[in-house]
Amino acid sequence: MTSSTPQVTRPETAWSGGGEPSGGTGTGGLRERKKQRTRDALIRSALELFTAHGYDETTIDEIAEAVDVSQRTFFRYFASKEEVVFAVHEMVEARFAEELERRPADEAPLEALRSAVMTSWDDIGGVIQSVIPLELHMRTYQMIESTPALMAAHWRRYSELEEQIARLVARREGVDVATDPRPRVAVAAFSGAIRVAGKVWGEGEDVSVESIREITEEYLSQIGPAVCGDWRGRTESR
Amino acid sequence: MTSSTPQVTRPETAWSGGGEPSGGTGTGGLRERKKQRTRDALIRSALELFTAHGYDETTIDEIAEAVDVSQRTFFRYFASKEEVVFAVHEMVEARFAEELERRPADEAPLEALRSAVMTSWDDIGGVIQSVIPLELHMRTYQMIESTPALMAAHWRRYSELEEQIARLVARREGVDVATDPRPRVAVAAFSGAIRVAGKVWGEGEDVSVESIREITEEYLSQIGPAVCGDWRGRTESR
DNA sequence: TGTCAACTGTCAGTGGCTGACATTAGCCTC
DNA sequence: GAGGCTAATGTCAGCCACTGACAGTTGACA
Repeated sequence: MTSSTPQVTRPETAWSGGGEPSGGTGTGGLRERKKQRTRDALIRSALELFTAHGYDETTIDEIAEAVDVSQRTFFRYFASKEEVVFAVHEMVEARFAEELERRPADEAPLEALRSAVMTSWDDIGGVIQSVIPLELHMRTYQMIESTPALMAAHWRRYSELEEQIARLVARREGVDVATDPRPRVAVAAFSGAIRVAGKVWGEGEDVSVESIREITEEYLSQIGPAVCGDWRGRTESR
Repeated sequence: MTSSTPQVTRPETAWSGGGEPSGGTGTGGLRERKKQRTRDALIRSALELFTAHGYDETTIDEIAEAVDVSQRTFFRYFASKEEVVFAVHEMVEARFAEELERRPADEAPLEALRSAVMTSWDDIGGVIQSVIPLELHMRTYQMIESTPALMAAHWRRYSELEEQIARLVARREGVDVATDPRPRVAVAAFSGAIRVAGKVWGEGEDVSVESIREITEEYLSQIGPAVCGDWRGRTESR
């Protein structure tokens, strides 16, 4: 039925982190490790193929063949072709949410969001590299920004994250998302700036982590001036 | 190749408005009128079926059969299953962009955006009803908000609109989008508020046009306070 | 070592979407 | 107003993402 349209329901395999399971019910048995290896291999091969030949031009069969599993197995690990693209992003976003919860309560909402993004960028490299080379992640990011079908998925994920973050912010500030528009509006403004920064970065030449950091920082710092400032009596723009 | 993923390239039939062609090369001949009728019938039947049985649960074959054309013909009018959903939205957004260009140059950017949205809502009813009943449009809106696959498409379209609007704003203010982040950031904050308002409306009970107007108005008015205001010394929230 | 359960492969089928080619039906000219 | 031109449509065959069902394989664990 749903065939082409992205799914919300995903396979019950809900491992979001990339680290070793170590904690939960399934300890690090052979089976568990094998599964993890298959999953990582699928991610790596998929992203390698996508970034090399393009997303639309790569079929699931090719990915499965590269890892030497059946097409059916691919779909047991990922609910859709899109999902494998964002597997690493999910780790990154989880880090960001954690970081946000750790911010001191007296910080202003937007400042807390800003700090959380910046801090999470600091140590995310290691987490990413446990699954794929950081450079492949950066190339993936750029591929997403230049593939309309993936941008759509990107936004859907963003908005789910937005909702989650809005609730976090509301709790921090002691207000209710149901009656007070400000948490959602603030988060919308914030994630809008992040999205735009990602887009501008994706269009530029410099593919480095430093570059996206800088651009993100600049765009975030412009939210206040852009919304509340007086544009003609310029605040200085760059 | 691209099969399931949404297409950017669309059929060369690029009639975005719903009115009679009257102006261009093809005058209102029988052929032209027939095409317009087929297109409108496809939109109407599709939205009727989607809102009644759900988007995923409705097949293109069913839509085509309802209008008594072949499946292939459907795809000659719309590049994808998604596109037919947003056919009416495209008219609405075109109205908004027009309205924005008509705002006086001395208005602050966010105020111009706000006024343009509100004004375009005023007279859009007639335009919509030339194609489908207004009530069907409202139900469609709600269906979009509750269908993840469509939300993704919704955002892709939003962001294309965002880019266009950001350029308009930049021109109004006499700045350059390439070097000054503020137009894009302001528009991102603005459309974030719009999106959130749409979402909140979609989750509520009141399906009326007045309801979405009110919610939109309230959320837009909160952008300033949410971003620049002091949340603890409350500004009053509702 | 044998049983159980998880993981995987195979197969058949659905639905979105496309290219190629044949057919129909407005339109325009003589 | 018959005939040619061409846009619009139908038919058909096929690709690819994705799914359910069933059978085979392989770790886990008594």
